Amino acid sequence: MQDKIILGLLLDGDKSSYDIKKNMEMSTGFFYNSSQGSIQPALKKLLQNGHVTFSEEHQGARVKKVYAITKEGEKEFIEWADEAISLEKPRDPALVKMFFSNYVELDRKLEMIEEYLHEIKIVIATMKTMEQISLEQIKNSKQALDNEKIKSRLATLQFGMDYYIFLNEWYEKYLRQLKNDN
Amino acid sequence: MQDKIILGLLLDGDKSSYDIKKNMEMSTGFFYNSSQGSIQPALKKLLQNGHVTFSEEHQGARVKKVYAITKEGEKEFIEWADEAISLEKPRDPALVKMFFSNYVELDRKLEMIEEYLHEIKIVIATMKTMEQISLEQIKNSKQALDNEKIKSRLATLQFGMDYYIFLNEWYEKYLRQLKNDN
DNA sequence: ACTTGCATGTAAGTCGTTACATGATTGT
DNA sequence: ACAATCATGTAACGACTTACATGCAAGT
Repeated sequence: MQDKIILGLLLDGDKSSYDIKKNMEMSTGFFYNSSQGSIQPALKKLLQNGHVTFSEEHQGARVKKVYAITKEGEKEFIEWADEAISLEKPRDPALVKMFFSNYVELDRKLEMIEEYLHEIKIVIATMKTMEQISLEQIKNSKQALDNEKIKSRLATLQFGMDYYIFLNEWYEKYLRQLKNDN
Repeated sequence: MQDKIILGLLLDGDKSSYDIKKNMEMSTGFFYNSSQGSIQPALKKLLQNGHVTFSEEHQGARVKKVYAITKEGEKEFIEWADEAISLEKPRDPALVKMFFSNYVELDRKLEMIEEYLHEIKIVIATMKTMEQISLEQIKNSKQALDNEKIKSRLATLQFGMDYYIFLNEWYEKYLRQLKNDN
């Protein structure tokens, strides 16, 4: 997945490993974020496969490696993007805890869910801010931006917000149920 | 996570590695399912930590290893269950594809989402059947079952269904939007 | 002077996966 | 007889993570 994201980000323009990390944080970050220590070996592998190349930019004493996607990398990426979307399990540790929550005292369980809900609300607020910033940037941009690109990326952000809103509503309902039961 | 699920399942009763796998499939299976080849080394580690022990059951030529949770294992598990629930990112490859879907032709994109929706609907139907079976089993059971246990496990199943219903509704709405846009 | 940000990389470890390899038991 | 299911295990690999290690550049 990581390698596909790297290729996708390089399709938008050449980047250093540092830029890739920063870009990831601000774009796919809310659902997929790699550590810098894992981007490095991923780039190494992409170089070996011939999916990316790099050129060196000299800035005084510092040498910056700027990576670019190759024709083969582009082909690989487009093939992946065209493949069917596979339905994955919601591998969420929160569900494992809920499943075994009969081994937790009720008061503690309620407390845990309330803390969890608090975290969810923070994320929702953050994402709303992110969306506002994105929309502003698009409005203020004089460049002719790729419309389809903006749309798909905003849709993903929208999914993120809706997902956390779903979580919020679900756990709030569950909390009410637990309280009424006892 | 895997080790915690194994401990949790062993709290319900002693099991062989095979039984653990089967139990996992039918209980946490829809959100977390380990391969048999990964349960084996996990048990090895739990043995080394002293979190489980095993006894051998001889059935003719076959020797069955029955694992049981220890006092230390129980302590470890309860401590984990009591810890705050951490909010995880929805690490879903489908989102990565959506994010970069501007590189896919619109017709193919619509087709992919339709196929994805089809898979989601199958899962929802399967889970509804699973829920019915669970409810029947509870009704027909003469045993005094642990009420709290049943409740938390059904709640998890309910979360699963609601999650897939959310996915279904979200992608259906997105599909309508894409169609109206063009 | 000092902190923050830019910049690249390695090492060790975690947590899993798929595929392989083997064999006993039970039901049809 | 044979298929399905019970039963245990290894080997090779994948896809990361955290922590470490280093050093330049820019702003306050």
